[in-house]
Amino acid sequence: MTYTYEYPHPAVTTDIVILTVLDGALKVLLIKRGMEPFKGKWALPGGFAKIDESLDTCAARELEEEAGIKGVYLEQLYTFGGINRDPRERVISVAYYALIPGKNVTLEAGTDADEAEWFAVDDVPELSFDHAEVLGMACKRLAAKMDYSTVGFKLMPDEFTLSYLQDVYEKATDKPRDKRNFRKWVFSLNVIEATGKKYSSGPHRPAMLYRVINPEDVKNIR
Amino acid sequence: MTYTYEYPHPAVTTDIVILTVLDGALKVLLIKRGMEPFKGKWALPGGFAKIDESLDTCAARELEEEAGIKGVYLEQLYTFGGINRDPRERVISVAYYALIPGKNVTLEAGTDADEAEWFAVDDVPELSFDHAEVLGMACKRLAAKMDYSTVGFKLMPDEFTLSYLQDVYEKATDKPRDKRNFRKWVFSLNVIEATGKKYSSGPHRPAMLYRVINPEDVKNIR
DNA sequence: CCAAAAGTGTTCGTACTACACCCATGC
DNA sequence: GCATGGGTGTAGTACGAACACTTTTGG
Repeated sequence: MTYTYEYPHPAVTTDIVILTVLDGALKVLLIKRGMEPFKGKWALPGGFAKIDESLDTCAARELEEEAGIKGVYLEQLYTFGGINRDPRERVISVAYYALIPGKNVTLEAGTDADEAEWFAVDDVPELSFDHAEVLGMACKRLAAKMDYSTVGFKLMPDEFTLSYLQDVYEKATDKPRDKRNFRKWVFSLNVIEATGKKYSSGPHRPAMLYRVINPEDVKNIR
Repeated sequence: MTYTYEYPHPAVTTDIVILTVLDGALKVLLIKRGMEPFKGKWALPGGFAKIDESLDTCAARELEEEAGIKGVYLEQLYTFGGINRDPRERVISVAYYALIPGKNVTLEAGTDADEAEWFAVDDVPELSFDHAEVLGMACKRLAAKMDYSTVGFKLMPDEFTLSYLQDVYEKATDKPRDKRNFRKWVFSLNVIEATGKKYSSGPHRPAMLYRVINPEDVKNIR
């Protein structure tokens, strides 16, 4: 079956920058392409928008189909509309970024992808299409937004220590933070509470565990 | 001539929120639609993306064709990808916003529009499609961005007074500003310089005229 | 001389920065 | 008992907020 229009129509895809902090680095999930173009090269997960689904729905679907991830923070990033992004036809890509807690990482490669793998964002292989630019913008946006909103907490698992939180902030914004000042700042936000539990991870004082109070919210601050 | 694809393709448009401060209010340029759907109703200027132009180019072209405006600040806002935005077919709209100085306002209605007219953003008529939502997002983005960048100066004519600048800031962000604090803040940005000229507008002390030093730049501050 | 907008400094409070030591645990 | 990361307070600074009077002009 084919579809015919009076004027030429571009194809529309969503591409998703899936970010997490893992092994002490900000990482992005890449997929080795199983089809042309760029077969065998790494790319952001994503795919064509169905005609009867919204872009948000499409992004969420691709996130689940290609990475097996759902129920995470997902936000539109930018729309890339250059004319030669894709060798096949004119393709407009609406990019999204997703934030997932570093712990809950379980990967399943999707149907049209050979493999999925985490890469440190400052050490990615050569990317397909203009995905390097997309990734760059996502990292910039995340870093900026972590300074004026509480999105950063979307990278946290259900329970976490303050040291882990600080580590995530330092890795995602690529800036060191003073431990005492960071904690004062975090508490002033009123978005976490102590669980009462402690977490032991070695021959030293155990750390208190915290949880996010309203996991749904992302507050703007300042 | 027709164009045929193996899978259904959405149409892609750009819509542009053209903002200025005029007669003491933040205003948006609307166009009375000359064609169905929504014939005779007001809408944001915009139109279908050509297959061989980038989205940025498309937005700039629509801006010129429908409003006779070029060479102004134009930035991508958000992409609206709901499924029933347009009764004709699936249409994805990449929204942009443009900022133009309140003085250089000359309007020419375009080819597929009956009339163009400025409306105060908080007193617009009923809009076509989901353009009310688009306009709302543009106003929010402008207000936010005026607080952490120097975009606001894109609303300034070549020469302007500090009172006028303050008025624009107050109208665009809908917040009153203290005159002395506002001036201290503006000077600390280092983006304007005195022209040496003065501007008399009535039976009172004339105001000094300023100009933007690097009109191309938009700096982020903080 | 009067009305009207332009111009100009200081004080205060708050929020960010810098900085160093004791604590609890496992081995 | 020692090595390791967890946890805590204070002092200085810088920036934003509040606030009122004098100046210059046109009529």
